[in-house]
Amino acid sequence: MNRSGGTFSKDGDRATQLSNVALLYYGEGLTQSEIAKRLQVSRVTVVNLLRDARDEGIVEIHVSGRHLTESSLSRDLRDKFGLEDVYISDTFNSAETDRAAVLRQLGRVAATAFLNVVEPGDKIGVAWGETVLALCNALPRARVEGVEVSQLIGSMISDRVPASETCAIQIANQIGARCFTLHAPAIVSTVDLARALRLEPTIAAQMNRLRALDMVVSSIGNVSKDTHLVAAGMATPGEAKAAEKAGAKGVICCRYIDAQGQECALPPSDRVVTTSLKNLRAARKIMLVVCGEDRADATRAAIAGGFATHLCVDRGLAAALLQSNS
Amino acid sequence: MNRSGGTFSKDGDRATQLSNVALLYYGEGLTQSEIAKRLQVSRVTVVNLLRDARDEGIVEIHVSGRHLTESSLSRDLRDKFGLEDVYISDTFNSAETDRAAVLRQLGRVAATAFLNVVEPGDKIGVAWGETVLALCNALPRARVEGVEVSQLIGSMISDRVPASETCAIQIANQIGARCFTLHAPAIVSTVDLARALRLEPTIAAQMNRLRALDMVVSSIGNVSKDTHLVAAGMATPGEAKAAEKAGAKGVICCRYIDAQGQECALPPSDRVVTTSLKNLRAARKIMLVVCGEDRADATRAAIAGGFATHLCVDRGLAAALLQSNS
DNA sequence: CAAAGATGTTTACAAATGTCAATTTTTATT
DNA sequence: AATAAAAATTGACATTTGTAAACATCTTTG
Repeated sequence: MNRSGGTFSKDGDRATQLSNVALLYYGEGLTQSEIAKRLQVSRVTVVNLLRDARDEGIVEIHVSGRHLTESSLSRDLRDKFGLEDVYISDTFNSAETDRAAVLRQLGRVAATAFLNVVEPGDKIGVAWGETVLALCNALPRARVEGVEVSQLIGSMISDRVPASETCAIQIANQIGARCFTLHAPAIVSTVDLARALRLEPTIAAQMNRLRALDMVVSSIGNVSKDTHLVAAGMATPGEAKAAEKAGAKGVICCRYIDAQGQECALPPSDRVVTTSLKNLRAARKIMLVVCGEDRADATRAAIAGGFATHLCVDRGLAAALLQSNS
Repeated sequence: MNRSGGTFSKDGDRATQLSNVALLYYGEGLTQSEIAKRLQVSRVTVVNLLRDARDEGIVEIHVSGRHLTESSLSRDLRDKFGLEDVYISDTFNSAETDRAAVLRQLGRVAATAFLNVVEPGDKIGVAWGETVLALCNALPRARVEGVEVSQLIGSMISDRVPASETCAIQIANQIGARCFTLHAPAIVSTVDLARALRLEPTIAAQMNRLRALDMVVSSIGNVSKDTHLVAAGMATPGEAKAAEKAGAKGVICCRYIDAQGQECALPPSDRVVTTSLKNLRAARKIMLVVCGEDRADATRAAIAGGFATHLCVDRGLAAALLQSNS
């Protein structure tokens, strides 16, 4: 019908057409109608071509992460805590308490930050939490060469808390990395079983792999009755309360830490199958993704313990961290 | 940057805000109205913020160049001439003879191709021509580390033909490269003066720099009365006609080449201040940007002479190149 | 050959977007 | 404190865009 105008026959030809249309629209700035006239097709077709071009990744829209660290708030936090970078998500949730939207935006900022920080060849450990999941969900498909993603924490079954497994696999998928999972529950019922599992060859091998990580992606949990440890059924409310009394300020990798970031030997830390805090701290780049002002104490504890080099937080938490007295 | 710390931090805050708004719009997919409501500003302001985010390079819209080489036409050309890659711009100019539009689209394709081909640390030589200028004009701001851009051909004064100087500077600006210009006319009136100029230390130094290029961006000129050599006042119509009679098929770097791509020792080749064809051919990556079916013979000559590894052409020229008998 | 499917077209409509000019608010400067 | 300059807002408007439904054309396939 429009053979001379630019009908393509093969798949590759189609991709070329998509690229050219995309260039006309996003590059040259023509309107869809103008493009339709040139191609001698209907405008609806152009709409579809452009959608396909975006869907197939021929057109990429990328928001630079560098600028997320340039606010004064970010700089002040960096200076105060000696962090490498602080990415702040603006939530603007003045009236609304749409926590889901706040999380999504933080996830997007964290995903942008992640792509800024990750380097080809990195071995990455991925932990837990709704903020980490938000990062995963916002991560665009962007190949990074030679990356290995490992699960830091055993698997678990819970409706409310996203598993480390899920997060690790999702990140690996998006950046085209190899993924190593931990074939064990995150927490078991007896100390003996936990010890036996850690000695199990396949698990021990994976644990060994976690000793030389380049980068870690994690969050930090609160110590209170709504901590995710309890939510995930991994601790009783009583245990949590006891931990709080004992001076625990945060939860990372299913382990309690005090205000100085030192591990508190409290249950259920002896029944978990996760990497050790020593290994966690050893990573060169540790990206902590945290949401909510009520996490300020926990975040401070994590920073004090050396569990963060890069921070992704919402504006509220950022302000809370700065206001702190000490 | 020329102000106190206070102003600087405000600028940074603004960049952070732009990033966040951009993420909401391009990432989360909110409408401008929704974003305005969240920020509690007017929608007009959001429009402006988004425009600024694009202008300041916080949002980048990138069209993948890979797909431009996947059409069967591209593959056939690659196979026939043994080229590394062939990028084809679709012009769709069925009825219209808007040569400017065709050029712009080719420029955009070539710019995309350029960014695909250039590698950090490359030393790039840049030549002449309206197609090369079209590439420059379409080149987005995209930093490439450690690149040096050099002018392949002396400067010239002409309204009709864009100078090598202009092109080199523009490319260097866009990719943040260092730029070396040739402080000499492209053509002078006597053979002796040309020789003397080439021996001039500053010019000789620059010429030396052109002996170890990683990449070249050039076009190829026609041998006919409307060749750009004549248009730029660098040759008389008589000379051009004589060259054509003598078997010259194309003009590259102000020098005539025959069908086999060998240099024809014809005037004004002995009065030009440009890199030698030997140096040109020595570059690892040579990107030839050519527009128009009437350049088919010249393009074939250039390819035969080893003056192309990567080709950027419009669909018409691509078809013409394939149809050729030999 | 006919039915089924895919693809593109036309038409129509609602929503989103870009832009303008007039006005108010904020900020900087004297 | 007054005022000039800059920035944001408002409301109105035309354009652009996304989407849907009904129809036409071509290809595949049994």
